[in-house]
Amino acid sequence: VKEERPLPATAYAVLGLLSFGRELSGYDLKKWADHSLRYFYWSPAISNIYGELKRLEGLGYVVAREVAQDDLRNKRLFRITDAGSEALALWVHEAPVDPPVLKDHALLRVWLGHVSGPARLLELVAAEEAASQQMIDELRHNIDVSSQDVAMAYPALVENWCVGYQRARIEAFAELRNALEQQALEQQALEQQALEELPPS
Amino acid sequence: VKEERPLPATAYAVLGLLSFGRELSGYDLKKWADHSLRYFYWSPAISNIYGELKRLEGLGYVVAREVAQDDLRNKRLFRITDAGSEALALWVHEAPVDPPVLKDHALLRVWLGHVSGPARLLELVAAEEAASQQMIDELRHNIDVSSQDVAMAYPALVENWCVGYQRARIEAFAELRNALEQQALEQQALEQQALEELPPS
DNA sequence: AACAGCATGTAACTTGTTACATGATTTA
DNA sequence: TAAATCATGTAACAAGTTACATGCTGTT
Repeated sequence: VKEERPLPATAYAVLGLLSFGRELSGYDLKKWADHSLRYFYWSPAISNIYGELKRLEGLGYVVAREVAQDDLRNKRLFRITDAGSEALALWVHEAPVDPPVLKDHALLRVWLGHVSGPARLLELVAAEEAASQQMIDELRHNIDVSSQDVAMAYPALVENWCVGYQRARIEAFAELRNALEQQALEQQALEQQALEELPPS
Repeated sequence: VKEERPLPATAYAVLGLLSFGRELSGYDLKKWADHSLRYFYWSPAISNIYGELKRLEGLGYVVAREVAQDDLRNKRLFRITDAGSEALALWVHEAPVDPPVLKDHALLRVWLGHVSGPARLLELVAAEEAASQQMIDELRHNIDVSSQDVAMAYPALVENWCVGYQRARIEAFAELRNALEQQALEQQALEQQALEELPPS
């Protein structure tokens, strides 16, 4: 049980999912991450979660209870230990907080607008606006669920944050769309002009 | 020159930096990524950039020109080729756009608020607001530079998007801060109550 | 009959990071 | 004189993904 270098944040994310006191399987954790962590952090691949659970078990931060299934394999339900809770609390209090990362693949294409021109970008931007709107709908549903449960007060606050964030994202894209439409019109005007200067054959 | 599976987005990000037509060294690319891509995408490690340049060179998407230095080593300035421009355009037009990822380490801690309580979270939130404000200042400076150059019209649009995004982030955090302050007061009230029920020794 | 959900885990692989080696010039 | 900036690249490592193996149950 040597604690050389700090665990990756993913380990604490998994431990954090278990810190709400429920006994959960790896599969459960992945599902939960998909509708919670995903919106503001990241949802690790299922194989990654199994890997982290193994590591956390080795450190004594979680324990598994074997549950028989009709399958050959058993189901394993994980629970956080006192040592795990302590390690998590220490991490939240002491570990340096990495700067937030936004990795927006659509914006990367907008940044490279000179390669494709405004038409393609308008497609992309519209798709992103729709995607954000869908996220808001999902989040609102999650908030309905979270506000039923007092233990989910902090997750509910974060879900609210996420709605505000997605709303702002849509607004920022709408503004960008205006600028692009402007540019598309100017480009059309230039093409029109070129056509007039070169009379029809 | 086999093109089995798609290149990682990082390769196109590097190629994209070169698509503005300038001849740049690996070092230059890193610096530029640090004050452009970083705000909406990601700035790869310098060693990663050298690696991608090597790959792009192997594919014929970029060529290097050796420039003598007073050092033992030469400086290598990279330029995009026609094949590279074509590959980049194809990527922007055809490649599926991955969903945006927000990885916010501060919010992960807020989500785990039950582990630390509102006091620690208020610290974190204040720090994030300050960090966002600083980003806005940096972005405004970048916009001043970008708007000097017609070739930077699209990057300027994205920088504007980023300002809007950071402003919204601050607002969302301010709202969260209010909710947390509310919660901190309630917690203090509970402690006060506990003190009164247990008279001083 | 095919697919999706439940369920676990390993292995091969890719991606990207940090650390290292090397050394000149400029700034504090 | 210590540090930051300029400058390139490799090697060791960590982190995380996809693909695979296995098999039950319920839905389309």
